[in-house]
Amino acid sequence: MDKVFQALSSAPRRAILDIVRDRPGSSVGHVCKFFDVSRIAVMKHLNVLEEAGLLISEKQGRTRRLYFNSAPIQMIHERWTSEYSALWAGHLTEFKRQVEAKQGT
Amino acid sequence: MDKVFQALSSAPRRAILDIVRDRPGSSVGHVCKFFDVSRIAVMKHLNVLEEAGLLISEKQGRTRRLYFNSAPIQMIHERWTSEYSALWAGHLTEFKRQVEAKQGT
DNA sequence: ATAATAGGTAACCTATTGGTTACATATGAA
DNA sequence: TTCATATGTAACCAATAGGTTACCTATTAT
Repeated sequence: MDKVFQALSSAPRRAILDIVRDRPGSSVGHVCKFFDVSRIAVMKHLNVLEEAGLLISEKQGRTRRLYFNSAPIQMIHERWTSEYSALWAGHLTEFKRQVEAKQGT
Repeated sequence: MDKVFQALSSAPRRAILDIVRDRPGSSVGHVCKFFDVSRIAVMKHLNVLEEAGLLISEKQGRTRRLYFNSAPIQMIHERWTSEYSALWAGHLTEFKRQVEAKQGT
């Protein structure tokens, strides 16, 4: 879970996810076209995403084809929507009011 | 958005959110009881969470009272469920199959 | 066989993170 | 007023992140 959030915490990496989601099977080179940094820097981002399970890659000849994997995001979504179910709905204000009586240490 | 994901990428910080959610109005000292690291380390986590908007703090006398704020998580949830709507539902396999014909560069 | 292409690895640098200790400040209690 | 409590700040340190250049490997095309 740490790795997923960590991976998602960078705008370039989220952009990579968009690129691959919009064009599954993208090569490393294709992804690089969208960025100004070196290919190596992009590859590091790709590895972070892959280690988080957000990208899957499959080597085809000399090119590495990339696929977006939504499973980790789904997992987090499910876990958090159940655990924080009341909160997703947006009841902070009420929540605070409830508490201002209790006043925990 | 970066800051929110960054803040959520650490298990201790997520634990802090749980603690404060379960006992809104918690003091810094109360949160510290749950961890083995120094108070300063905990305070740094609190500041990261606060800068991400996930915690709100209000000073009451000499104690700082902490409140969980679900707004950033809601924002992300809404944005991602719309943007990745097909994916939340878990259609990666189909997604991949669709694409294996196209085969983008 | 040779050259061009696509990708991977290694070594290095700087900035950020996450922890520490020591000290400072402000408020509540005796 | 004096002491204890609750929090905040500063300076430091090791590990990680994110970038670079230089070089290596494997596959495709001529």
